[in-house]
Amino acid sequence: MATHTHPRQNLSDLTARLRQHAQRITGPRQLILEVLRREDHPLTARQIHGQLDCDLATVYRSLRLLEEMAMVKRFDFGDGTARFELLGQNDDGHHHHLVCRECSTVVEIGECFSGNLEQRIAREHGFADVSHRLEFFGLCPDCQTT
Amino acid sequence: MATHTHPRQNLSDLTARLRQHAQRITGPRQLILEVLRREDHPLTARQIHGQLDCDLATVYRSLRLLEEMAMVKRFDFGDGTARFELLGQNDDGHHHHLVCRECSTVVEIGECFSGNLEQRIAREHGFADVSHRLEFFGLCPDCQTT
DNA sequence: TTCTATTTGCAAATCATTTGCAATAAGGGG
DNA sequence: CCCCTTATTGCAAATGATTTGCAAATAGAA
Repeated sequence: MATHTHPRQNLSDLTARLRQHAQRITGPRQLILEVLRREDHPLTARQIHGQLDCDLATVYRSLRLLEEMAMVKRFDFGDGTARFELLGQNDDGHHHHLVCRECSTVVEIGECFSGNLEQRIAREHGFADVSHRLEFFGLCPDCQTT
Repeated sequence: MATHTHPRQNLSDLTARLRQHAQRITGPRQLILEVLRREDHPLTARQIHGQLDCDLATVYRSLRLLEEMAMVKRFDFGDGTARFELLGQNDDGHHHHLVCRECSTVVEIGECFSGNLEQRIAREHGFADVSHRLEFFGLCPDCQTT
């Protein structure tokens, strides 16, 4: 369990969270949550849509909603396509990824640099409420042999 | 001068570098370099195009070329629009930015976390040739008063 | 200056994502 | 359990960044 602790929450927990936010529990939303629940790596909207039977626009709309209510987190690997991961109940989802430049394999990274750096940067420049986005890229073991 | 040291290279240096790569020195390419030279923050293709008199497609094509020959570096602030900065002669351009979530003001950040972290992550997961992308986001002094 | 391979401009194509709108479904109230 | 109001969906079309095909323009070598 050195890897990212993934919330193995069940569907009713998830729908309960939806309900808390006074949102309707619709078919597509449940399906999207199910898909995200069984993956522990970020998925693109298109990938999610591929495992579903609803409109792609609905997937985008639902993901945005779920992101606003902090049930999913959006990641950006710089390839022009957003990826989404399910968040646990009290999880701010702060973690990073190590992505293979060749095959796009993704490894979840729990570690991060010390908060010092962030605070120092914020202070030095007078910024408030500073967060960061950090992703690693490299060649995975398989792709090194090519 | 605590800020990112920006290469105040002149145009002939730049065209010389172009020439080294056996590329033609065309009007648009020189113009793009001139625009980038007088900015010390990353610009979008559209911003560059706004200060020029050539086709937007040419800007994109030139930027890609310049990126391939390591004369400009592409940055991604996660807003779906790439930004570009001029690189110095022997500069790998590795640095980061602090971006205001409100007004998009950009501050260049020279510091970075210790290379240890990156190496440890690479080793732990068997990845090679690991690099990273790191950007900070927050509220700049002006936008905090809102 | 001439010739040829590059490069440009323009328009159209892509790709991810968003949006307008009429049709449909969720969930509270009776 | 049915009805009604409102949120949500599907579909198609719009958007915005970026790329591409192709014929016309041009940089640089001969």
